[in-house]
Amino acid sequence: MTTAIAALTKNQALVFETLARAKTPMSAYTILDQLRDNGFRAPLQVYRALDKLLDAGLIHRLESMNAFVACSHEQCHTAGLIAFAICENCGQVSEFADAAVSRHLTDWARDHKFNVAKTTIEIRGACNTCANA
Amino acid sequence: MTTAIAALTKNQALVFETLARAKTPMSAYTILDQLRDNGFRAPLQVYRALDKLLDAGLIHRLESMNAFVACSHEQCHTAGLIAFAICENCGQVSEFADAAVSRHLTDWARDHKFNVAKTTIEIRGACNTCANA
DNA sequence: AAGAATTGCGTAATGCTATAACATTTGCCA
DNA sequence: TGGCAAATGTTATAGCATTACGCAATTCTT
Repeated sequence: MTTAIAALTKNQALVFETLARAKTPMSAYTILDQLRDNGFRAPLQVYRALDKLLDAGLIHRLESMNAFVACSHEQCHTAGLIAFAICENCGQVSEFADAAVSRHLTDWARDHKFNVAKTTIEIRGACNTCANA
Repeated sequence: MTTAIAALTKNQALVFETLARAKTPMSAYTILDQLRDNGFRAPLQVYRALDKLLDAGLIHRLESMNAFVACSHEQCHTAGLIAFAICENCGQVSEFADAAVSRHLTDWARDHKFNVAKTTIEIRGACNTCANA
């Protein structure tokens, strides 16, 4: 077995590296623009790579802003539910796993016989730095 | 003082009634199509009404599917954080407020000096009925 | 190694979601 | 009744995502 990153194709690696460098969320079209020089010409080339990277747990999709970020945990796919705090001013994203929150939502699902596929938790607001500026 | 619903304008009322009848989430464009006979001609007419209804707490936006639902609580805007369980098969949405979840996320924000504007919690999956079918 | 199956890639076209910009109308109330 | 604020109507445009098709590369099997 090889590591997940070694298994990436050329396009997938290019998209992942672009996101990893950015540190803040990027839209698919922004990624596309940055990869024009690498031969990217159509949105689908980006979306296909993003799909695979999402499957591999290397990146996350932020539903509330139609954008994507590289995962900031080494082994985040092993963690359970992940939440995001997104600064609407500087774009900084904090990724965290809260076991208590995860447990309560799991309990709710069990009590209501709801079969969970995926859970999204996104906090929008201002980070400490921006709130004080 | 009048009730919130009495203060709605014609367009706002039309959009709200459309959502309330539907019981499942609708996109802005689906709403538009259903209101063509009522004189609606452009997306903006829908989006403007949706904005006001969101402000009034009469409807909710589901970030993970770019759609809107009528609020299912009488006085839900008085409740704190609201979470949604969305069945990806039948579209049914369950709206619930979990105090413990809310408290843990608030605690995280306080500990990290993050100034919360809005929080989104959306569970995607299969409802009990659909999971058994 | 040949053939089949799977996966990835390139391109064009299209569809869905949301807002900008500007003119006009409506309702309120001072 | 004049003036302001909010709501409306219309056109155009920006931004996000997928469908459809054909080809190329890779892997699996025999």
